[in-house]
Amino acid sequence: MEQQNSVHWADIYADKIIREKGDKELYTCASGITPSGTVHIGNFREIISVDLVVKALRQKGKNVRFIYSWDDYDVFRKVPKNMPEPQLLETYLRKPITLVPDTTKRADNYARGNELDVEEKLPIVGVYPEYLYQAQRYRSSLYAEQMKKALELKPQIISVLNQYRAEPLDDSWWPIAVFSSFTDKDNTTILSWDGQYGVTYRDNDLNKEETIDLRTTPYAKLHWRVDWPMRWVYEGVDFEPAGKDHHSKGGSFDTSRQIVEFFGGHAPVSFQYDFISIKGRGGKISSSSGEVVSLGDVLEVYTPELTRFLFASTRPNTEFAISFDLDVLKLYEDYDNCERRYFGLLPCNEKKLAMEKRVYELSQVGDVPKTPGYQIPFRHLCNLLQINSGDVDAVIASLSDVKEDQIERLRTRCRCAWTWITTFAPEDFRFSVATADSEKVALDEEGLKAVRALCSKVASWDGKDEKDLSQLIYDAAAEAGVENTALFTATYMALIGKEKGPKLAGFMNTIGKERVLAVLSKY
RNA sequence: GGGCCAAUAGCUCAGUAGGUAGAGCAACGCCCUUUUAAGGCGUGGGUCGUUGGUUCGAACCCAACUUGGCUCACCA
Repeated sequence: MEQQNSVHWADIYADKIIREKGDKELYTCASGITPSGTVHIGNFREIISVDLVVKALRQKGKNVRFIYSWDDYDVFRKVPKNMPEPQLLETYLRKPITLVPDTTKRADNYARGNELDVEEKLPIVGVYPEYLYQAQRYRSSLYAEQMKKALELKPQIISVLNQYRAEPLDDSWWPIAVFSSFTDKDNTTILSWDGQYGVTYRDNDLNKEETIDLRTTPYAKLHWRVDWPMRWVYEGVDFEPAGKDHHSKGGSFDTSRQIVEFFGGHAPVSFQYDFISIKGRGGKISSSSGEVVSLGDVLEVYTPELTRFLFASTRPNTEFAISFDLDVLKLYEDYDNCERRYFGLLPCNEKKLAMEKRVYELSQVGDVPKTPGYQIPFRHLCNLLQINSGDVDAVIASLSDVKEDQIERLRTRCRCAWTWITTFAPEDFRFSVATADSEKVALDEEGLKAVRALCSKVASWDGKDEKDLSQLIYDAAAEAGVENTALFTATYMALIGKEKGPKLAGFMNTIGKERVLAVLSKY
């Protein structure tokens, strides 16, 4: 009957998990990635998707374990562009990424550096998985029995994999791989298995042979297509989505769902999430820093709630772009509208309301706030920040109706707005307001007349009423005998050094009479 | 070759359980006799890729097709 209430995909999947896996004491939801480079926002889609489903299951009263697997016993295949000391890293190719040094000096090793980036950011968006480190697990021989089992299952596994392979695997293939104990590299060939725990391999670089014991060796691991289903059983995974590369027919999910049966388990409930693209960062980051956009990068421009909102309001199986361009303005507006509907401040039909409410709830980092945030259009906020040279506290102080419980949220929004306007906004949106100490701008005769007339008009303004000010502006143009356009242009030049700007009356009102006069009176 | 996704207003896209087609931008108009980039209100604009089918009713479900994109058939 719960299904009746489920309108959001996260709830629908939670229902599906309960339906297909039965009533359980504990549901295990899993996600994971190989930290072989910067973990990007596309990888985050999987994490947040699982988090949303976890949240949904918990709200249905279920006990849930959310695990995140760092597949960090993988091979270092190539040196990413723009890593420090590439020639040093080069010497570590073919070793496990946990044995590669972190040349950025963030962490003990290369994999750990990439992991830390994520682990430090996830709490900001309210995501708290239990991290499982596969290198540590394999190296402590935790999976010895499972590897033995896989060796026993070799013929069945090969027959599954061969259904889709262009070049069939033959008997010389083994479900495990071995790193050389001499070099740590994976350039090895398995020669034989003794039917128990003994595996003999040859180091192809040194042409040396060695026999290892799966119960004690740190060097053996399962191949991915066997490793994944093994861990489904080991952890009892009930739900794990995956990218489209895994979910294609013949992809790793497809073979894993068959192989997992050999291990005595069943495939988890899953769905395919699509990739995400990036929009509006062209030329803004130096091309030398690469194209990768991380969760941290997104959080520079989107508040934690907005970041969750991007994913909670989008169906996971469709591609979408994370924008750093003008779409940012619209997305903040969308979020604010969603919030207003949640709090009943914006009319909305019933069907849409149910969805909007759920999206809003799922977008929150912690508990759902009792009151809406301070809703100020993003673009207006950008202008206020520019008027105040990025001084967040000054901007908040200038907004007299901000309530106590809105300040923190607003502060975060201000920081995002400032990053956006200074880093990603089109040139047209940017300005800085002159001060009494600024250099004067060269104006022609007409412009000077206009500015002087405006200055004396503004002096008689009460400093509050925008309508009055608007009238004064036109009066000034008439008095100076210049075209309105000439006055606007000259005034913008004097105030912000550009020919155009925000609507003048409101703009001057925001800047404040005193400061406007301080600038204009110099002319 | 297999699989998945998309095609809706001039543009970018919503439409997440079949019930009279939506938003933002752009355009135009108004709030404001007045030319400028913040706010608000309003107007115009779509045979929902094509053809069939199911249904009282289809953008939505089914089948086929057209066009575009991604992905697997290496590794993980």
